[in-house]
Amino acid sequence: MDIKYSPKNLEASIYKKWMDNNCFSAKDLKSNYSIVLPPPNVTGTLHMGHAFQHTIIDILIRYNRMLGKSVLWQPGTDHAGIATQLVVENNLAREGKTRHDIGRKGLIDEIWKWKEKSGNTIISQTKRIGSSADWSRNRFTMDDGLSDAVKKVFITLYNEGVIYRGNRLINWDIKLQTAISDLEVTNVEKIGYLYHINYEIKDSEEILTVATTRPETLFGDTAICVNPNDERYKNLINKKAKLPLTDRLIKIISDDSIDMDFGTGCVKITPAHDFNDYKLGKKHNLEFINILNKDGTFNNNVGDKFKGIGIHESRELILTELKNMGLLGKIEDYKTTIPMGERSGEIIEPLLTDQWFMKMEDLAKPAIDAVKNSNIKFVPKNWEKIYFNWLDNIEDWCISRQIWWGHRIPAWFDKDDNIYVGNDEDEIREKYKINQDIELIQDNDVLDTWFSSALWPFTTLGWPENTEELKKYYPTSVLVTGFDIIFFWVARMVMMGIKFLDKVPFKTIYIHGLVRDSEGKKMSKSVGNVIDPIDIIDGIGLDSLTEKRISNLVQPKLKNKIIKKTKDEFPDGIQPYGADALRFCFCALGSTGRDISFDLKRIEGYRNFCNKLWNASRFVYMTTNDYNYEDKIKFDDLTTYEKFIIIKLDDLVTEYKKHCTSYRFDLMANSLYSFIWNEYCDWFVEISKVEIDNKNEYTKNVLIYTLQIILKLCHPIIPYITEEIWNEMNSLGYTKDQILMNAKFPSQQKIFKDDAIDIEVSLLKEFINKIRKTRSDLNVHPKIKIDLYCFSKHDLIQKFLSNNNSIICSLLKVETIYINEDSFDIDECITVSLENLKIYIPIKNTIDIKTEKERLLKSMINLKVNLSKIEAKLNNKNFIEKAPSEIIQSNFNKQKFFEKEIASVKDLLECLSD
RNA sequence: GGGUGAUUAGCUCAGCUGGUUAGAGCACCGCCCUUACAAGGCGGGGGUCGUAAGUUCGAAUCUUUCAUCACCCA
Repeated sequence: MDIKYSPKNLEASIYKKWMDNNCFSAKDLKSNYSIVLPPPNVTGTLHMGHAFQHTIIDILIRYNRMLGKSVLWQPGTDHAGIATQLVVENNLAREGKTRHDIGRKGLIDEIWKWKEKSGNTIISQTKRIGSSADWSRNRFTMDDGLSDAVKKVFITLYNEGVIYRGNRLINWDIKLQTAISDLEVTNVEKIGYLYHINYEIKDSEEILTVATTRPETLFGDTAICVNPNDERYKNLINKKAKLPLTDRLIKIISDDSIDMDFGTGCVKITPAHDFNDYKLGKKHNLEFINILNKDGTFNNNVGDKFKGIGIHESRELILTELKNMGLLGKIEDYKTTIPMGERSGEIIEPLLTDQWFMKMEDLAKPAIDAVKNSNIKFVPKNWEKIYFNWLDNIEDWCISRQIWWGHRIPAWFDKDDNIYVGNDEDEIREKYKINQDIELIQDNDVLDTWFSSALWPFTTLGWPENTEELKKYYPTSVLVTGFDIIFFWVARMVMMGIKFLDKVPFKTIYIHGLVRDSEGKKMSKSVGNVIDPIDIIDGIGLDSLTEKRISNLVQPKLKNKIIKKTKDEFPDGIQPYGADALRFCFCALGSTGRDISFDLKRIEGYRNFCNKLWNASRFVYMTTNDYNYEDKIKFDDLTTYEKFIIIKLDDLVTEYKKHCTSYRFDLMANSLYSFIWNEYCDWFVEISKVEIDNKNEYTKNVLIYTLQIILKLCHPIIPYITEEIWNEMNSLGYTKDQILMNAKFPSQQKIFKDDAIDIEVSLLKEFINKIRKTRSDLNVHPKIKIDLYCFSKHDLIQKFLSNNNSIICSLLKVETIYINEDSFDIDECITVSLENLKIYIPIKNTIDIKTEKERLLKSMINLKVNLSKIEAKLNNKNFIEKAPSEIIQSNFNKQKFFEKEIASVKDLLECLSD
């Protein structure tokens, strides 16, 4: 092993070793464990969120593989329709081209090229993180097999009437010129205005004032609506009003749903351009007038004056016109929510178009039941509520998109718009007996990306073929994903899984948080706070990092701000921390599903931990290389501390397993960290040096044994370093297993707990800690050896002192320990007392008596406060009567403890006054 | 408007089936380059657990109020 731990040098070769030895593919074993990777979008590169998710999955996968299960991690990528097409269109735009210049086939060819590039980057990044996915089974949502499955599902659902074509109001993205689903729309709160517009009433002198936030949709109005109980307007119901800027007369209707307190209590109804109005329009049989072209400009249904103007540009013009006509009343400030397209960032317009829909209600029911009946469990459980809430109120899903990249809808139309659904044109002609002279045209639209994603857990396993993999690995064991796609993806997979395989797609859904930057902000390209996980692994200079962050900025004006912020946060760029440190960090941050603020300071600590493990291993190998390791531990032959470490190690295995099955990765990481650093390194390794000096050869066996188990426990989290250290373990002949990732996970030994061991070890630690503290308090130089005079009448204590004599001497830099039953006078000494034991330390140096006294007085106060708290409790009659006896007893013990502490501090103080 | 979660040390977070002297890592202070490790060792300081009330012998933990923040749905 190298003297220095440098992750960069070892990680590449280790991954290759695993690949060469075919470690990632599933072995045919009895019990199965499988996870499908949430397929990353082929829109570019992986971000921190992916790295986090992949780490969690890899931990579960490696752990279960070591448990001896037949494990499949199914990887793949998603074509991500709109998102990917946008990326490629943006690239075209840089060359001054649009998709229309190169046509449908040309664009799709371009996107496939992009997909190759991006897909490969994603795979190599995923590998770099250490993911042990079965790459031989890598899938893409637009692979032939998966595409066939998509068609089959569409056709089946169409034939069952679940998928239908309808003319409905949908969310229309005028920039992308496609329909999008409700989920792809985000509502942004904005300060806007409420405009009051006056309408003349037909055959009347009266004026009706309507309040609206969207005056520009006026051309599509087909009614005015008031509340039937509104006394102000009762007389106007069923009369007609003149629609400004047009010649049309529209009806005044009434409906209970109108809020009398909103605006004037009088609202305009635009059934073809507003979701609420759409419902009212249906209910009251109103006319639906579409006023928009697909690109968001006004069509022929508005007057010539406004035709061709973009709806978002038209408001001012219309208001001016209304004002000139004297029809514009007051304008109030008003907070509104504006629907924005998630991908395009454009304002979304409701538009009446022909689209394909999926009926959801019947599909949702079994998906709800599956979670209610605990066939699927959410971890953490509170996400169930969100899941139920959405499914309980589910609306039909608009599945067609007017873009080019994706699964083309397997439907054909003849010239009379009759619909034929099937796998291909030939099949349809044959089935419906349509001869060649009737022209059939395939629907131009493609399916929503999430349609194919919803099938991912079974299409990747070969469905609709009943493959061995499908039988073996479906349902998968757990889904690891973020809460942001519970509706988009998770719920739909559950519905489709139950529908087509009659079984839920996974038994557990582990929901993790989002990775944010160190200030808790969402990492986003436009803010310029993105960190590439690979840059943390391999390191990056400040210049390259800055360059990455400011290239292709959406808002170039932020450039200087981003440059400055990056320089402030990473003055020297990012060091190469290695994949293991990053993984351990993610593991330690993987608590109960809350968001993660990612701070490089944290990862540095875990890199140091890896370094610690590295050096501890080096120590073990250096001290044992001449030793004949025996695989089994002869427990009875061990020293007390050796027994202690073996018991602790066993506890660690138990704890680890518990945390892993309850998805508490943070606790798992913490228990490993503290055992290895604070128990194994700080105590056991130090003590082993003493033992080895004393010719206790067997302690080497314990060193190696413990390290072996530590490596196994650590491996799922930090696979590279552990594999490398294991390599040495194997070449030294300490194990026959050549590859750690294939080794068997340690089983619990269930060694009997022995109280005497605990007592002796805690006494040893207390003894050492106290003297260390005293040394430090008295400012005794670490190199100076001291003598200890110990006085105790207790046999056990005397035995303890002689048993642990060399450990104490070594760890405390003690020359000689004098043991005696009775105390005697020694000049110039400090007293330290433990239970049933008094220790004198002759002071050879002068000490700063004043500071020391102050310190002792302070701790005295602290102790007295604590004691008085306990005493107050014990003097409380109610406490004695009502509290359980063990609590009372423990308080008595505490009382005793504090009294003793106080006495000992008092002793020390007296010593100092002499 | 409805919902969910959060608020604990300077920072990031554990702890919440009520009983610990309220923990960890990082940061900070002191001593030490001791033969695995200065990416280290040893020691130390630092928190009235967001606010106000309630239940209880006992509340960071349970109930309620308010405040602030974040997210989701409409």
